[in-house]
Amino acid sequence: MNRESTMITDEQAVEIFKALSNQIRVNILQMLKEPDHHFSTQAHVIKEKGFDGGVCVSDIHSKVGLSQSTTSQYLSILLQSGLVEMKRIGQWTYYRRNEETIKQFEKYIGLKI
Amino acid sequence: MNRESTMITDEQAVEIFKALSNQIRVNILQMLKEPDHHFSTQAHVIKEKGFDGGVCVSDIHSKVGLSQSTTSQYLSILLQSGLVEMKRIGQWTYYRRNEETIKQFEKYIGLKI
DNA sequence: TTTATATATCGAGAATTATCAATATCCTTT
DNA sequence: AAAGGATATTGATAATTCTCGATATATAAA
Repeated sequence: MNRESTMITDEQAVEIFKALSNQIRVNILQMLKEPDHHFSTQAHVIKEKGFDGGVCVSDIHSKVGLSQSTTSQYLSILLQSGLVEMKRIGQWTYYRRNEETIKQFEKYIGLKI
Repeated sequence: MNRESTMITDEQAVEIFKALSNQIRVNILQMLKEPDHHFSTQAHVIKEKGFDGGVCVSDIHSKVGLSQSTTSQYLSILLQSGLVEMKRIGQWTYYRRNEETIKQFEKYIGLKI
């Protein structure tokens, strides 16, 4: 079947721009590109749980140099923008990039900006 | 000769994201994509003056629904980010898109985000 | 050189964002 | 049920952004 990937709206794009208008949030997104390189291997969710590439908040926290609460809030902002997705597994919350949104965002830039 | 177009830095990218984290500034950039369509034809700088596609501040002002000073400041923000360039001709200041920066920005998104 | 037009800058208040410590909530383990 | 660890939320203050009117500056016209 042909997946109809809907073009992002201007409003959503602005929300993404806001999310990325902060160096640390950009860093987080960039680190999530190569979780194995930036975080301790055992920390990411194991493949079996079906959230490959996900990194838990405390791991991200220990890399960014911000308080736990700010780290959590920044991840919420990235989540709201659609750039990342999250899954709670037990007591941990794992975040990973939402490559579909990122692809649509790229497309938006090329067509609308 | 092979033009060596330098990759945008993370810092510059964040400045661009900030510039675009406002719907009206995005609108301005979008309108400058088709000046003839959005602004009165005679208003843009004439081709002979070598700044094709440029639109003067007052024309932009009359489209965006913000005060003259805010319009001017928003254009400065876009200018600082590199997304537009400007040229003063007589008493008018013309702004137009800087397609080279925009192209590099697109490339940055694809490679670094 | 006075006047008019176009744009930029200044000063200020409102709104939003950044950031933290403290606390609450949710799971897991005891 | 109590305790502990992980994450989210709350409350607060500082910093930044938004936005305007007023004013300054630059250029053109009279």
